[in-house]
Amino acid sequence: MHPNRPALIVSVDVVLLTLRQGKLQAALHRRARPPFQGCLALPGGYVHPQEDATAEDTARRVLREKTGVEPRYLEQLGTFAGAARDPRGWSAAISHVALMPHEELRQAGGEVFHFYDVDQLPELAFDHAEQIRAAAERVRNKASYSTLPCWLLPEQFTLTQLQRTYEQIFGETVSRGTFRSRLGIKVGDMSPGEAADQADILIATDQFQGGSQRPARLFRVNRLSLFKRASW
Amino acid sequence: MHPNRPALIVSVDVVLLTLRQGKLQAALHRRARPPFQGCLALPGGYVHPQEDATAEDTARRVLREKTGVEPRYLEQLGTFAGAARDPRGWSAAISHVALMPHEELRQAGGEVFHFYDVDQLPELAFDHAEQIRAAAERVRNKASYSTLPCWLLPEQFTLTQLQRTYEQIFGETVSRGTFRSRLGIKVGDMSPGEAADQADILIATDQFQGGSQRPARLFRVNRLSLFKRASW
DNA sequence: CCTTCTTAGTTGCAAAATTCAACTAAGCAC
DNA sequence: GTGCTTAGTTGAATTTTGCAACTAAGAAGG
Repeated sequence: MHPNRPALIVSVDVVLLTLRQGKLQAALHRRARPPFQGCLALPGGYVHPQEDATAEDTARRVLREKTGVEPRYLEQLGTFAGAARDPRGWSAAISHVALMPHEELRQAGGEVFHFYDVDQLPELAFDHAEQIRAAAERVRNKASYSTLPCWLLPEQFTLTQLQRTYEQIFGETVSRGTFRSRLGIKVGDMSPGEAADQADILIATDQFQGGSQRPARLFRVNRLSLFKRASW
Repeated sequence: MHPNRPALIVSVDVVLLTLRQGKLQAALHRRARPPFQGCLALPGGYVHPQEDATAEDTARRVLREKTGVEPRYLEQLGTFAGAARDPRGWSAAISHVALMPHEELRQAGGEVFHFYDVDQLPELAFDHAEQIRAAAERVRNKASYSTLPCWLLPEQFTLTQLQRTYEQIFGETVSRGTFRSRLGIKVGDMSPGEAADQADILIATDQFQGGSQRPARLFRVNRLSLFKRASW
């Protein structure tokens, strides 16, 4: 082994975001052990080299062990590393962002978590507040030009539900016409039962969600699609 | 210490990009030691916990030790981690992107490097080809809506030089009018000697670069500014 | 000093994209 | 049927964009 290779603390953290009470909120738990014992913190853990082929696998395992669920969306956020962030010494945390509908999370053992507004965070362990701020910034940024917010909803959703999701992420309302044209959606053009075109941002299903008014067509997301950057 | 904490290999890599021969190229060197001895690889190294306060410090030190220079731009790209990327075992490489004008790099001991087109890479050690592809994608993406390409030029540059830089990054030409209006530049409006407005994307100097035709005003970049996403 | 050449910088207009208010559609309650 | 609510569309005013044609400034050469 290389003589200069130092002993470093390496862990994987997950910023699990969900829409709750009309706001973008992060899932936090209380640390059972020092350092920062009893402090609110992100879910995280050490890599199990035998078990985890990648850091993303570690992130998935940590969430599975805590809640029993798979996140609908998961990506690496970045690595928060340095001498100052952990009292035990130089450390690196490979941070991830995960998105889930809050309903799905609650059904799956999400009671272990406390939820806090990403814009009104309490005192947190390590640099976890900074990680959450970076995650919220990433999500808001990508939301302005992609279908990322779809992963905060159940698999099928109406266009109005999706619009509310975008509005809650940004904290401001959007005109209905603008929203729909930005997505390039013309419901009439879509042939529901048929195979989705690769170019389709959303896929029309043949299902409708009927309330006590005109029923709205249900959609599901095709893939993570990009459109023109906007301020909404 | 935590009982589950495994022994992992952690290193810092730098994708140092520069414009050379009209193309976006990456700086590579030949590995002196196994694994991948003699293979082309990115500059990189281990963290020195006593010396480096952050992973970015490690990246700067690695470049300084190789070439004696500070990169004009440096940001974290992401962490490439897993069981498969290093034959010695589970490893994590905190990867960075650095930008420099090729001239400055050459003057500063850049002879240690071989330069290769990011779109025509030779066989590389580890997952370094993947890191370079990710870095090029990041740079091209940010170039489409920010002043990132300014860091590939000397501190002062003409608008035409900057336009050529954008064109070389994307490999396609741009109309002069479109380029200037996208940057929001009206040279006449700028008061050179005075303090730059915070809103200014570029700062006009009172210097001109005269060839054998009308001299062009020299600019320097104010800060990393964003503008509307475009396809150029 | 006048013409020509080259590159810098500007202008204005045609074309394209965006926005939003007003419209139609579809269901339920009564 | 009427009235209410939400879904979905349309089209015209406005804004933005792209580009060709214009002016500006210096050098070279007669």
